[in-house]
Amino acid sequence: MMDDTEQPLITNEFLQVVSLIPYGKVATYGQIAKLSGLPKHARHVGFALKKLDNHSDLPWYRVVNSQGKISLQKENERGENLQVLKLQNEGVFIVDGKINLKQYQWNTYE
DNA sequence: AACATGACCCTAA
DNA sequence: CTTAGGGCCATGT
Repeated sequence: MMDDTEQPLITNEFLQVVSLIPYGKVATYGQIAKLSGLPKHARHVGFALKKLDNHSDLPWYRVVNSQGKISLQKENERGENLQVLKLQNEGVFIVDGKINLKQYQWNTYE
C-alpha cells in the first residue's frame, strides 16, 4: 500500500513551534522559521498558517512580523482584526497597530 | 517547465 | 519614523 502522508511542506515543524509560544507572548515569522531549523523560510510560516482553519487550537495569532505589526489584513464585518482581538484578550497591548517586541516577544534564550 | 504570488526579512536611504 | 528594493523559496496556475 502506498502511504503518501507526505506534507505539502515541513508545515508540521512550523506548527509545532507555534504551539510553544507562551500565553501573552508573540513570535515573529522569521523566529519560527529559525527555530524550525529553516531560517530562509520565513514566508512559508505565514503560508502554512494561512492554510489553517480559524477553529484550530494553534495560537497562530501570536505570530507577527519583524516590525511588531500584524500581517494578517483580513477583517470581520465590524472592521476588526481577529488577530488583534485575540492578542489584546491575552493582555498584549497594541499601540498604533504595533506591538512592542522588546516587551512581548517570546525570548527563546535563557 | 516558466512565471507569478505570498499572514516575510533585512538593509539602505 | 517610512518606503523601496533585493533576497528567499514552496505553491499554484
